[in-house]
Amino acid sequence: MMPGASTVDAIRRVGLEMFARDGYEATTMRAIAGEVGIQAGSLYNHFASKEEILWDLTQGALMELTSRIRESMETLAVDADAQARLCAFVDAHVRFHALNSDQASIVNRQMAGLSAMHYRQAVSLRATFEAQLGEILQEGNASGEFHVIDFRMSVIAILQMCISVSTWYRADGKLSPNEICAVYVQLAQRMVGLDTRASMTRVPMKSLPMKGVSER
Amino acid sequence: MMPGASTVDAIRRVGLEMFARDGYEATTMRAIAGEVGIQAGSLYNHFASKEEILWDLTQGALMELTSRIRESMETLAVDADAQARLCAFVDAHVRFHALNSDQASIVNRQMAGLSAMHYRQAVSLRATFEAQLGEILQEGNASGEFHVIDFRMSVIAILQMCISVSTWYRADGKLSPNEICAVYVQLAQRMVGLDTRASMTRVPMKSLPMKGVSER
DNA sequence: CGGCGATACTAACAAGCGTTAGTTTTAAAG
DNA sequence: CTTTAAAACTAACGCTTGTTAGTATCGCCG
Repeated sequence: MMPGASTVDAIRRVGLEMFARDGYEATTMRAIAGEVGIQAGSLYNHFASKEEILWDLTQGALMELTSRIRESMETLAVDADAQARLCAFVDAHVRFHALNSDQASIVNRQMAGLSAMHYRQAVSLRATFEAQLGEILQEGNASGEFHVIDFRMSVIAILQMCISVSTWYRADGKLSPNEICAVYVQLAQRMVGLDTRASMTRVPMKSLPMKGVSER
Repeated sequence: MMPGASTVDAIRRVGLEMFARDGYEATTMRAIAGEVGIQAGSLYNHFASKEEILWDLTQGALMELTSRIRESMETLAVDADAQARLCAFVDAHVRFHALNSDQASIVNRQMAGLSAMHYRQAVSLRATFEAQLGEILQEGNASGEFHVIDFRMSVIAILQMCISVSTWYRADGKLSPNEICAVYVQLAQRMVGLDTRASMTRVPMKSLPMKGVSER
């Protein structure tokens, strides 16, 4: 059987979509089962409870995001400076939230449906991203590259800026992921005090000239 | 009877708190009634349905935000430049989301519980804020003050940055609203291409020196 | 005092919820 | 074939949901 076609994967796929679109509380087991093409009771052959479906999806989304960020950071030279790290981090974050908006919704909006224990686990895992970005900012400030106004607020502001992409990006829209990432990478650089006009910016993918994007 | 002590206002107060904390779907009429100190059926002497409570709160929150922004903009000189307008707008937005985090949660997270008609109304009202900020950015770019990378993305990024304050601000925290606003105003200025180090920034309330905040 | 409207309470309704028990079907292995 | 375990189905349980009807209580106005 081809991967992604098993019943478990169908439940994952449908649950992800419905939780993201309608919210965890507003999604019923019968609705998921109906979309999968089975009866509600049959869901319990694959998941012990509704919350376990959410927990499974939460873990999957966090793993996915973790992998994407790690992969992006691994493309850097070992002696890459803070600016390069920041660009890679923002690029990976924006790309994930654009291309995986359903998974992003789980992590950013639906986690309240988790049990207290699972919620704590997920939040602490999510907190590692903030710590990672915080280190980049401190490193950049220490080397004199950045001029961060406030570490904690800058970290949250940059992350939230990246997350917001998931609320408006559409695959059939006018802007490609590469173009969008280029803009947000520039915004992030500005936020940490880099002047993206004076010095050439280094972004992971091809960057666009300023006018080229703003005139769309 | 003192204002804010009537049953209607008690329902508003309790509903706002519970919707913000637990979400609209996860909040039951019986839970609201219990917190108010009446029976569930008595709620229907004041509101026709659960959705109407949410709609009432949504309208109230949007009115409040509208007023705060209008007031902030009215303090400006009639010939104020784009930078001053941007600072006033961001300051009002951040201040609202810090001091009214429950109302912010309604507008930014719980509106999915509204009926289709009410949802459309609220979204279109909320869209006027984006339009207002968009005009400021265009005005600033036209006059040469700003160097906006991309209008639409910058508008969303700045707004989302302001909104994110509601997720972490605590009245008993270390930072005052004035200090927080000062940081976000500087971040916004950087995002539109202003160099907040070279030229003195103009912010509505007292601004803090960079080191004063980042070293907390 | 009498009446009346606002607001509270009680009790229940129909519908829907997550979940379970018991049974039948399916499909691969022996 | 027969066996067996996975996975589907049916049917229901117990509970909660938003909401309503009918009734009682409260306080104000004449």
